[in-house]
Amino acid sequence: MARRSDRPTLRTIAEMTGLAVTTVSRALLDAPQIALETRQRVQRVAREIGYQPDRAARHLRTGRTNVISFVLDPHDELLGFSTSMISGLTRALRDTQYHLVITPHFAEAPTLDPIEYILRNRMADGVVFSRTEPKDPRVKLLMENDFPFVSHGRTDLGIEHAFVDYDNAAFARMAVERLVSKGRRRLALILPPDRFMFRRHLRDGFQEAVERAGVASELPGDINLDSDAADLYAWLTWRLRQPDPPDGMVCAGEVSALSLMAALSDQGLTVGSDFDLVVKQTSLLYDEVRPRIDAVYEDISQAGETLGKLLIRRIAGERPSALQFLQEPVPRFTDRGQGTRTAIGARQSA
Amino acid sequence: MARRSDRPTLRTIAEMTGLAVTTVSRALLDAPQIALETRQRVQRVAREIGYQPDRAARHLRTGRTNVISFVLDPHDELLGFSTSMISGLTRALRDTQYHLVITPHFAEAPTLDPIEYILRNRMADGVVFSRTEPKDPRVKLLMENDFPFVSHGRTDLGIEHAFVDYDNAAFARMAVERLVSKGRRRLALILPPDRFMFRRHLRDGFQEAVERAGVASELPGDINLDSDAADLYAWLTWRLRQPDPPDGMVCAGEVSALSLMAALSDQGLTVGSDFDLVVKQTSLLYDEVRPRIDAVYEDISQAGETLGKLLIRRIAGERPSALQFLQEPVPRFTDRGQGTRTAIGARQSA
DNA sequence: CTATCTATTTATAACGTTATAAATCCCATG
DNA sequence: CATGGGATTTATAACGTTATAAATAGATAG
Repeated sequence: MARRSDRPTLRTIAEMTGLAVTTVSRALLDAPQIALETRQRVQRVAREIGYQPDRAARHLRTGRTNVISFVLDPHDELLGFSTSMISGLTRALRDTQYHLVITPHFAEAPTLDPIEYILRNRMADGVVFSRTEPKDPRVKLLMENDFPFVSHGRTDLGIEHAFVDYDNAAFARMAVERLVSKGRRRLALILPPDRFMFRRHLRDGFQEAVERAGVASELPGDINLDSDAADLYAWLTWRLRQPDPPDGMVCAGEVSALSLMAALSDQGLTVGSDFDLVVKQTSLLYDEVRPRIDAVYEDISQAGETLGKLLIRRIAGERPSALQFLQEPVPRFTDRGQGTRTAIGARQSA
Repeated sequence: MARRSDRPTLRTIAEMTGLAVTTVSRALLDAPQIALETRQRVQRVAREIGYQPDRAARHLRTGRTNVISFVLDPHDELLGFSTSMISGLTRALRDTQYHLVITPHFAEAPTLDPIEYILRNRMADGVVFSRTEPKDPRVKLLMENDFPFVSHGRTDLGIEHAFVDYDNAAFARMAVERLVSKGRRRLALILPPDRFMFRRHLRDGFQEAVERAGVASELPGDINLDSDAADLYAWLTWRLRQPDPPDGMVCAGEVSALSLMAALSDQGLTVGSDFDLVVKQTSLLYDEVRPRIDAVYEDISQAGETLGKLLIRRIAGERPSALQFLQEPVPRFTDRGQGTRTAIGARQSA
């Protein structure tokens, strides 16, 4: 309480300059009705005493929270997906008035819960979430409420909305072409669970490239990218003993791919000679994994930064159709050598 | 603006019950001066219309933010360290009034910046940060301002403060004993950079165990846990060609250990027969990595949850000396087999 | 039946900000 | 020298909450 008084407010500045509180407020907001000379004087004083507007008071008065909410998916606990996302978001929000609040989504709860919470309590001015579904109820609800958001992932709702997505179809095509160029003739693709939109993109890209190349393919139904490591391991171990086992595989999950590699290795197969694998890489992990395997990079941190920037523009009123961004896959195939390795490292430390 | 009116406030309830706004406020706070019957009636109405107090208004009036701030370390971008931490924190904050705000710490800026920002602008009621230094200036500043915090990591300031830490000394001892039991006789330890407190704990535990076992040891000075993957790789490659190379190693970083394994593999050494490695594992990664190596588990998500719970108690006024917690290392050595694998998986999905 | 107490409710003000409307000032114009 | 008008400043009120002090009702005692 004693401490409360030492924090400068508009009143402090008003007393120092002999102006009214209202005038000081307008001056700091650079209102043209206030004389230029006055504005400059007030702003100088504010800077000198380190005045920072009180966010709560501002929120109360204006209704704006200056908060961006990120819905933390419970599934992202593995590896750095959310960290990269969050780190990218903070980069986008740097030097803006916006703060980043994490709204958790607990595993057992409906995906809609965190969104309803944000809407009902006016917790934020905008929201970011990931892992969209074709008929994503979150997108629908947010559109109905005309609430600003950018999703990580597209939908199939016939609605124009802001998104950042990775071109998973292009990734799958690229991966298939790579495997075919290495002489693989029976390819498998590990898909995400049914409900996700990016399952379609992956499957469509895969099918297209496989048909064009005229090689055999399969889409295992028992397991998916969210399966337990042990299940993935068990499935591949089993499959390799069946007739016509695949000789190449596309896997869009980093940790899942490790399980597959473990199964291959335990079955006595050597990746690179008996079998090939193309993985989607979102961390620096696969630069260090031996045997080296082909990877295609997805820059999650960059996606986070773009999500943040687009959301701010959306809040400012830009039309959603102008706020859509598709990330291109970046191949990091093994024969490219050391060069590309430093490329990522450099960006991340910058 | 039109929408603003449909959100229930104290006034809504006051009008519905015919009571004064003040009475409703006190009733919801369960003040004993309000008749029990009135309290119950008000609380029932509030529940029915889904009343939620406005955080900004409350903040403005009481000075409390109901916000916990987590300082996001720029170094945690790799793997899931921060995600696990954040996920644990959200678990601790669930069903409380507290929200989690991410305060970024950008790589080039002093560690003190985010703390000063929080203090100056009264951004939160408490703060969590990681990677403490022996004379950590953040701890000093927060203590001086009597501001609630819990650090992930201890300090050497001679001050009692709340912390959650991992027993890195015990980890190092455990790792050395494991390596010695496998017949290794020249051990190396990869240390964190000089400035961190946990460097001491690791080194002390390592030295103690090495001396007790009477084996040779070395502490490489050119590289550390924050070194680039390429530098770690280059160093070990070089070292293996020098006289008296180590035959066992302790590494407290997951990704760093992968670089070391890559170097070993590229030098034709097989982990498990020519060389042994004990790694500190904070994700499920090493369950899937081949060849299997010995790991000791650190549950970051659990640490996050504990940090959150202790911080809430600290804010409530408990003495710091009662809010200190040391996590015990959990060995996950290779000969334990499949059993322990499921143990972690089970906890994380629960 | 009045005075006094206790239990309960309420009015007032304030947190720091900004939108709206009103007030002041200064200068040019008739 | 009044008048009008533009430029600039200010008073008032409100956002939703809660702390403080004051008011009311009801009950008890004298």
